[in-house]
Amino acid sequence: MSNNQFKRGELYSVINGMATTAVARRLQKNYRQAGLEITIEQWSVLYHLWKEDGLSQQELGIRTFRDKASITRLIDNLERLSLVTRVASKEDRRINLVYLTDAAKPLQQLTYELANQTMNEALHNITKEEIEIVKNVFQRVYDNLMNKDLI
Amino acid sequence: MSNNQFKRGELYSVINGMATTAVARRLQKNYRQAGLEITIEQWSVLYHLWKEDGLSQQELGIRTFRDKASITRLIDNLERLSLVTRVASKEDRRINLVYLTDAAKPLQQLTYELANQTMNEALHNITKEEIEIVKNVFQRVYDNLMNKDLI
DNA sequence: GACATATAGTTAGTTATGCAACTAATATAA
DNA sequence: TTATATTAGTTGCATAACTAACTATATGTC
Repeated sequence: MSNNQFKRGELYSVINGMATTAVARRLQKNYRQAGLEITIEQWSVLYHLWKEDGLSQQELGIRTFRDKASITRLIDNLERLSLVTRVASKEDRRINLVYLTDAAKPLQQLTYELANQTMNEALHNITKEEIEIVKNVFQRVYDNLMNKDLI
Repeated sequence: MSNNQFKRGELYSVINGMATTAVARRLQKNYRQAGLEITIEQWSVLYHLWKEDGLSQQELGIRTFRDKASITRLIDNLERLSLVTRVASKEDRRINLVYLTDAAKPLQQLTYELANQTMNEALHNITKEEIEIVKNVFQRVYDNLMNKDLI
């Protein structure tokens, strides 16, 4: 039993540090080298807005796995960079809808290419089957922990 | 091709946000509920010192996948909590060796139990084979990106 | 309509991250 | 041995994370 547990502990340190950090750093580095002055956290917000513009901050938090305070500041910074604007919802004035500006639109193609290039570097020699298993395991890890919160 | 690339992009967001964050949050929450006033980042340093006491800051950075500035501040905070002390190496006075204090030692058992409990929650219904695949994929992702730096 | 409750977002405070520029000590080379 | 390069660690600056307390709006109940 303790043997099994120790392996799980090791997995934790792997999840938390190694690959995640390495991919994030590489992507950030590739952005910088291309002259893109955005962080990967900012990019992760833009990524979801390119898929669907005009999301609420709440919804952006859900999709990017961040709490609302983090989203507030990410949007603050993106607004300061003139990449998004907040628009109060007419139906519910508590809600801010976040829209891309014209300045943000040209970034989409370049960031996609750099993200794909980074993932190609990261996933070199890793099979589609392995990727599917990792995605599936992560989804189940997430569900395991989130369901617990509802009990 | 674009189809394949899109899936890889999705994997990135999974790696960067979902499972990692969920596990880290859960572990932090479990520590807090047990009255442990340390962060998981601080724990990750203690974890390696429990395995081998008296590591240099450099070595701690390598083992925890952090740069030296981050280690400097983590050790600052751990020193302020009286959990570790810096001792200048006698062979090479540039080097700080980091040692656990007596106050840190009782934490080991409790943090191990909480980490194991957290991993058991997170990895519920996930098989050993799947865990091995995830670890293996992460090691190869890390190697893919790190080898590139040496070229 | 009035009061309690829930929801969306902001702010304050603390910790952590990365990069770049810096100091101090050691190693290398002329 | 002196000049140069490398290494270990620190500090300043900007961004980002989480929690908890807060404001403002909306909803539900009596």
